[in-house]
Amino acid sequence: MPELLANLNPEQYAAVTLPNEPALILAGAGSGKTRVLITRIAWLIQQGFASPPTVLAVTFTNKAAREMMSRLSALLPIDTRGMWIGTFHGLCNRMLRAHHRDAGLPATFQILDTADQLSSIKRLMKGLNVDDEKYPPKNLQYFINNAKEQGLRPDQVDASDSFNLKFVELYRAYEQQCQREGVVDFPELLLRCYELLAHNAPLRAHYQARFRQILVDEFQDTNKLQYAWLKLLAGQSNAIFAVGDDDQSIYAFRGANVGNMLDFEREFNVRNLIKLEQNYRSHGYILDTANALIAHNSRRLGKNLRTDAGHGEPVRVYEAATDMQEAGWIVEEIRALINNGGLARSEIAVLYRSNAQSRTIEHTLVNAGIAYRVYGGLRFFERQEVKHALAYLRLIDNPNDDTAFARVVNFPTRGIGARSIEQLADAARLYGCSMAAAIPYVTGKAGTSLGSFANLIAKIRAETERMSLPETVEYVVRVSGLSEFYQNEREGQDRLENLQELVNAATAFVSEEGYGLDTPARSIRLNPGATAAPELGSSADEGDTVVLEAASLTDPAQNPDTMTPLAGFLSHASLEAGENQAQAGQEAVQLMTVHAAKGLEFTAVFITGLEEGLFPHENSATEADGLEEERRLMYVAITRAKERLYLSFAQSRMLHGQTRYNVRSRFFDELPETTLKWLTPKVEAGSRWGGRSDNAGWGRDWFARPDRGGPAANFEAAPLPAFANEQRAADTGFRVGQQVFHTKFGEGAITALEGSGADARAQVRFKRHGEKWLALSVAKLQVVE
DNA sequence: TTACGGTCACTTTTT
DNA sequence: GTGACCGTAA
Repeated sequence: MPELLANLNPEQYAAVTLPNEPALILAGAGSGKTRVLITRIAWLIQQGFASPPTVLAVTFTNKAAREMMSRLSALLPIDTRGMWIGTFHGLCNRMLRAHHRDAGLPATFQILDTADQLSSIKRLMKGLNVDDEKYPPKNLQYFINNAKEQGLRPDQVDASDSFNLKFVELYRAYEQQCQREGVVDFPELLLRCYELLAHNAPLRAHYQARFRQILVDEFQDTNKLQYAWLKLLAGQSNAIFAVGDDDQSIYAFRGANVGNMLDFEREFNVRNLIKLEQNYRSHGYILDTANALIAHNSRRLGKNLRTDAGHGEPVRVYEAATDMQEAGWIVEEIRALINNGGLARSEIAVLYRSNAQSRTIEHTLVNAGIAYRVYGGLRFFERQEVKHALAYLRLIDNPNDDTAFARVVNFPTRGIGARSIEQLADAARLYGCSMAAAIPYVTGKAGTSLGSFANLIAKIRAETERMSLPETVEYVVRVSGLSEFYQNEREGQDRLENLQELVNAATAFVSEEGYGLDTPARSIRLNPGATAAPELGSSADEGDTVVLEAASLTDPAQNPDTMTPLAGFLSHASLEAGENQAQAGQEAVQLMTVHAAKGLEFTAVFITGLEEGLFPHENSATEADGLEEERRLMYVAITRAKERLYLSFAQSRMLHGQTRYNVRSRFFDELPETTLKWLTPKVEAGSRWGGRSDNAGWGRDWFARPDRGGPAANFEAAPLPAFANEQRAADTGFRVGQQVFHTKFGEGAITALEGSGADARAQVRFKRHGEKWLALSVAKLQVVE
């Protein structure tokens, strides 16, 4: 272990070698958090304090889980397969598969992703004749997921008004529908697993006796339910080793509860709190900037990053007149970084608050001929052709899955229209069965075409009985008519390739999971040595005196094949949406939202669109902790940079088809002057239209659009030109943002001014004729009142 | 059944 | 500005 612990700093060393007690590691950005987590596991095992099967490590993303797995096996010569390392959802799925009967689920239960869940909800509401104007399906989805994440079943939800009562009623109906169909949504995976452990004392005792070491990554992102699940597993005697950073909590909007850190500290009486404050990523000025910014937040556990690296380059700040100009500047700087700085494209990232901002930058990069990659967007398993193929596969495994059924019953089209489907849905409701099972009850022409669909599925099911997973997928794609359909489709070539890629994915899955290449897709193979263990009766409730040998439980780790290859592959498809870009891995400039950048690092980082209303985002003003979360987001963005950091904003920006005039982000006022280098003159807040008052309701006056003709005062909202020469142009009586009229071009708004006297020019964006530069001494511009 | 056109919304997102 | 979704016309 000397070499294991070598090169750890004192805090890291202390964290890795902590006694077997609850511990909270406050790990700042770039402080070696993952390294500590992995080394901790390796050290525990090497010292004989733990064996692989007693280790449970939880992460939020599959990527993080994979990284942990691979770095661990590089560190440890021993077999890591006995460990449970995965996402909350992945681990819960694993447990539910093993104990599906105790959890009240069929062995072949399917997982609904967010889109599946929404269509399931829509189908439910349609069947119940619920007004989807009054009760938007999306809102119901949010309501249900939120309740589940609080650990609440319909009976437990507090509902006072009739509106919420309706939601509760629909929540109850949705649960029944899911149960009948044998499907679970994402939060259900967690809640079911939580309830399984909570209600089943012997099972709980079994897992508590097993997982003596529980390690949690990104603890600040856990929600209430996840924390409750962890507490159940920890019981009275197991240590939780939680690593997190309250300053990087940026997912409150999806239920993350930073409060879990304080609760954990209190409830587990944590005596081991270690702060990792040594940063190995960023140069001094960058870190100073980040520290100064985050110091403006009030509710913090308190932490200050330091570095041994020198100051490095100052943080460069640029004010542009328009978003186009901002993009132009970014591209020029990128060019310089590549050509003069010798940076690889992939070492450069352009970050923005919202996805809509990427378009202008992309456009400019294309024109400059610089390769780039945008993160986000459609992922592999979310593509419609892939989802269609998966739906056929799901129907083989579970004919009751109405979501899958409805998706492909008429795709490719086979004469089963909305009318027929409605008839079928009515029959299903009448007999309380799935749509597939209701087919015999539909008469007439509709019944005939539905019958042939039923025959198709039956045929696929029979023919694939002995086939391997890749063969099954290939067969389904062919016999379902999907491949033929896309062959004849004009733009179907890409989709066809994706279907082939799905077959490849199945092959890869089979080999990664260690199945034989010709293992039938629907066979359960028991491990040699593992007896077909009798499962725990579902009647074993808390308080039961049934004593079970631990070995008699179906433990997925002892018996990893409790999932058939097909069920495993379908889970995999739902739980891991896959990569999203064809250009993945290419040498390209990286474009992404700040959220997507969390956990990554780049030599040079551009943070763009630093304007009030955009970043911090206007919608965050209404949320309780909104501004603080925006500030944490900015903190995350800054700390992505290793050597070069650029901040930029634009006076005017095209957004949602309208030009809006923004003032620079308040975050600039929270950064130390000493670390910044303004490439454009910094215009003091006071010299603008009366400055900004932090008491003003932000999100209203500041986003007034002169071109929309708001109240007169809002005209003043247009910022004055930032450039010295433009200031002189302002003497001509024109200002950026002003509405003007031209005899030939009509109405427009001034977007920039430059020059003075006879050379003074104005850039005007005309409503009908686009943007033009006009010499003020020639053009007869009239100010519109 | 499909195709087109109008309407709407639009922060961040993993599982 | 743009994509998603829904309703109606062919």
